[in-house]
Amino acid sequence: MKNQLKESMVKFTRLISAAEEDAKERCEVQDLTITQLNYLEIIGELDNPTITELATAMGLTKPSVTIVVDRLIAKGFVCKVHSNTDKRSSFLHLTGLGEKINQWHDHAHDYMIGRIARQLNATEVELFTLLLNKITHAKTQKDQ
Amino acid sequence: MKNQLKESMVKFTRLISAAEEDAKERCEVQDLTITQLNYLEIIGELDNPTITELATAMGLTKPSVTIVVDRLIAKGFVCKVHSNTDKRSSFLHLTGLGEKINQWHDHAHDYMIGRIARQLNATEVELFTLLLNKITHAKTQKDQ
DNA sequence: TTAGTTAGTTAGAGCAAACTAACTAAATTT
DNA sequence: AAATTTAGTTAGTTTGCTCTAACTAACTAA
Repeated sequence: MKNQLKESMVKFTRLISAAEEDAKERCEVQDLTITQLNYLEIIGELDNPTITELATAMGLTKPSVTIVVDRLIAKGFVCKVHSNTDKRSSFLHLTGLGEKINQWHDHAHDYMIGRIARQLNATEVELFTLLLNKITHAKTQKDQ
Repeated sequence: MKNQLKESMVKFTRLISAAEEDAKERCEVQDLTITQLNYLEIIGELDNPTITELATAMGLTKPSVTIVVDRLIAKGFVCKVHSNTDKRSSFLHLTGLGEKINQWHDHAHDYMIGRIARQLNATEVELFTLLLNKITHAKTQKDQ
């Protein structure tokens, strides 16, 4: 029944949200704002971007990004590595601490996987994986 | 395989996040901050709370909540209904516009359900629903 | 070599959201 | 009736994130 699917989906997404909240708390994320957490995530994804690249990726101006990055550096989550080829620019690296904080996302996933493993038996897990795979491997609506 | 499950889970949660982002954009949420969106959601959940109830639920002070709610009223997303029994207090109601904005969450769910329906056949949908149900119906880890 | 561009910072402003302190007005308790 | 509590607002401050404008230093091209 479609309503049943919807209901379970809603619960499932809430579980994920809750797991993410929980993971954030456990990662000693206390003295980071949502914005700063977001910066860390994107720096991680972009793999050592420059200020300009980060600003472009986030759709913000360079001065704005400079200020937030300076705060992240002051707090020890990020460091700058000077470019050899261009003395004006540096690459932003996550520090060990920054990497660690950035793993809160993984923790949330681990929690969900743990839950699935606890609630389903081996055959069901395999089946669920297969179905998830089918759902997620498809092209997005936009692509079609 | 466990890694396969993790991989699909990560993709699935990203799909949900993307769907939520998308839904927010489609709901003309432009002139609302994340905070304000959050206030609307909680006002909806609490079902016409007073300022005091809202502040308690959010763990914020009453003056802070007053200010944000005033902005939401100014923008036409919320209105106050005076209490008959206590002339000091009012109940916060979502306006039609507020309700509409608040549905962005549902839109995200609908998108996911649409995707599932497109990628799976009827039998698979039923199976997926069943498994989701099993996963989500369990008590949380904390309760155990 | 000079002119123009690019990377990044600094200065100064604005806005949203949080706080404390102090208040008004209504309700409740003694 | 007086004192206390409660609901909510107002005033003023702080912090974080964003912007534009103006700048320096370094690179590039004419």
